[in-house]
Amino acid sequence: MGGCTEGWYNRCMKKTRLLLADDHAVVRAGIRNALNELANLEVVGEVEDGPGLFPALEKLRPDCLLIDVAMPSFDPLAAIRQIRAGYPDMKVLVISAYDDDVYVQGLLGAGVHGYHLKDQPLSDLKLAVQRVLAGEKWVSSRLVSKLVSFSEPAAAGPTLTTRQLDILRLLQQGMDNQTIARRMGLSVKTVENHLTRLYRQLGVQSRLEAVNYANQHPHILAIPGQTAAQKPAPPELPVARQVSILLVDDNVRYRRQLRRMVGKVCPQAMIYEAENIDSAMHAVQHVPPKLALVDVVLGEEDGIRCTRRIKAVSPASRVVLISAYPDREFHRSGLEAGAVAFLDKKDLDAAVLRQVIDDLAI
Amino acid sequence: MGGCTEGWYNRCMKKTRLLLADDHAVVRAGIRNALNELANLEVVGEVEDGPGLFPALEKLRPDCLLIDVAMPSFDPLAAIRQIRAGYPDMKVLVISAYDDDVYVQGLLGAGVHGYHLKDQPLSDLKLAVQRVLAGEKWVSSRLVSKLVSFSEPAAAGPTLTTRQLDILRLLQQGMDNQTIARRMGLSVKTVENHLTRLYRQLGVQSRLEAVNYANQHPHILAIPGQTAAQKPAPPELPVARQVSILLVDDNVRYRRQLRRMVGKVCPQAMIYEAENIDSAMHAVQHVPPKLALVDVVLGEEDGIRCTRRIKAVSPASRVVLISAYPDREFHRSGLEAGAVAFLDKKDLDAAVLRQVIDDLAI
DNA sequence: CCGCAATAGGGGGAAATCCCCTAATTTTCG
DNA sequence: CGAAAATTAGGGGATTTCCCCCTATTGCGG
Repeated sequence: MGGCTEGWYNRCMKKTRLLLADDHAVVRAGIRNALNELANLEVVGEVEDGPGLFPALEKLRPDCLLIDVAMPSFDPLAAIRQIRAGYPDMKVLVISAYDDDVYVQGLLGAGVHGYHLKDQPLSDLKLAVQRVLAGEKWVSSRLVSKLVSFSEPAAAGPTLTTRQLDILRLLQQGMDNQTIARRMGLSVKTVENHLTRLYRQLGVQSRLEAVNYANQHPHILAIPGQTAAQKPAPPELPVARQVSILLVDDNVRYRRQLRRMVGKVCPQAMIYEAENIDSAMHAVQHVPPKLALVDVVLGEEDGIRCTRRIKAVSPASRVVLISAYPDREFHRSGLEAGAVAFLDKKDLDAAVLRQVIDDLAI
Repeated sequence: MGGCTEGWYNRCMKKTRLLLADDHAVVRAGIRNALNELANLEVVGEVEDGPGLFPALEKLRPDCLLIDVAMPSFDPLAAIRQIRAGYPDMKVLVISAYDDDVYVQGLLGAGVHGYHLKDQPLSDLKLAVQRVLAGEKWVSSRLVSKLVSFSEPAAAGPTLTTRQLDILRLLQQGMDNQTIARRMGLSVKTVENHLTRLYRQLGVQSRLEAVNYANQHPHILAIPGQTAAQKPAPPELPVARQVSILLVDDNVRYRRQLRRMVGKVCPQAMIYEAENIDSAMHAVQHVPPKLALVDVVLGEEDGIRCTRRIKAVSPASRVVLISAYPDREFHRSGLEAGAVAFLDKKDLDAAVLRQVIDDLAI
């Protein structure tokens, strides 16, 4: 657990320990053979089915897992999540014959560090292992083109204004223009106008299509911390450095205040908002956030329950509870529910927020 | 693996082997002590954290796992799914301090056999263990009341007609009345009428609310196999024996034919339909089906990809591929993607279908 | 065979939605 | 500060939706 994790196989002059998991002995042999050519790397074990994996992991404690997730008695996504939860420092490189973009997307979302296609040359596999061990992500070249079509519209999608987003969120909950106007303290005409422009930007014709669009492209519900004034850092991966942050608070005013503060502190963040548990979970299911700032008091509901649900769906998300009236018992149960911290609303200024966000990098 | 599973601890005269997992030594001691009073049961091991669990499972191969899922380095839902995939015959009884209904619902959905609240008496725990080993499901009494509020409206929800369901499905995809009318070969007026009645039955005012309702109560999208002519088997759990079946086919006519056949063969089934991968996945995410009958040809898409996605989201679902033009290569890749069978459309009659559905019980 | 429910179609009116326009005010940013 | 963008508000009109009313036709079960 302690000590050197990144690049330690160099510094410590000890070989990187790799575990190989695939149900075909032939494939294992081929891979083992190819990897033998790599110095500083040792294949310390082989696994041929699901149940055998975890004991091997626990016994060998490898630095890297090379795994074909299509094994018998094995649930790929659940296993990867479980592996990442239990061995956060270990690198996971998936080898597979499937090139389905959504499938790969799912595995990457579950936390794998690389995805190598079996039909690619073994030299690529060696490269993949090295890259992954160096802390990079690796995806076989043939998949990259498919995957960029996912991340590209995320960056290139239409940019909505704050008001349009507020209204779109209410639309998602099924409100009509009158209700939205009352809720936001506006005239119906204003709402109509916002909607008209919203439709135009989304390329839709009706409120129903708009909600559908929002559900299929959840990223448009995000507010970029800074409205992208700077140039978007040309060479790097477009989505890689992106951090998504979810704000859950039933108070519109405070949410706005929080949103601005987060935008200042972390301009590259994608900020999502929710005012109740349902819409929060809706957001979490579509875009698992790196960080969730959750108010303990959510009208009739409470942030503790919200925390537990977020952690159930997206264990990788860090949840920070916020309260105006710190309570010892709430504090305890909040942490037990999976929150990493419990902050007093009064203490939450830019400095503290920066601290919280910097902690994400760990 | 083979042989006696149900009630074998009686017949075989061997003690049931139970593994205990909890991060608090005190709790483990208390439970172990309580369970010692049970004859025919032996606590063969204890685990105190996530990484230690799987090696213990693999080494001890217990018949029952008693586990507090709030352990360090542990992702509850993923772990449970993984455990169920790797050790399908083992009973899993969760002990927890949380009484959040949704949380429990999630764990039950992941396949646990029982959920015992820590604040309940230890005598209840002993009972729970026995019931679970006997093949029943167990939920602490305090939770039952919360959970029935989930399953009750599922049974008591408004019953929609076939036409209303067809239209509702198209509504979900964002179509307006004209488009729906064209798609279904009806006049706009007819669509309006169906919608008016649909709204009345759902208790909503607009198409948007209707779609929202459908997303929040996915069960109303199901067609009961038989329109519940028989009495609903009074004493039993209302949803327990219920089987959900998803039909994925882009051909409306064939889908209808298939729906009727399934209704005949399996009157207690809840039948869901989808005409493309997106709506199929939408359904799967809301209601993981026991069985999915998927056409290999889905317009531009293909059933292989659909199979893989279904298995990724809901590994417990059995997928059966159906094709009008059986192809050796399709057959192979279909099974590789996780389908349990590959049927020729011509061979698919009531008898074969019954066979497929009976296989679910295994 | 009769009844009942589902299906299909239509008339008409009140309301909501959608879309074009202008214009005042505020916010934001260079 | 000044320009640009966002926000708010309204007029007016075309269209759609929603919700009553009504009438056939079809299919299915007692």
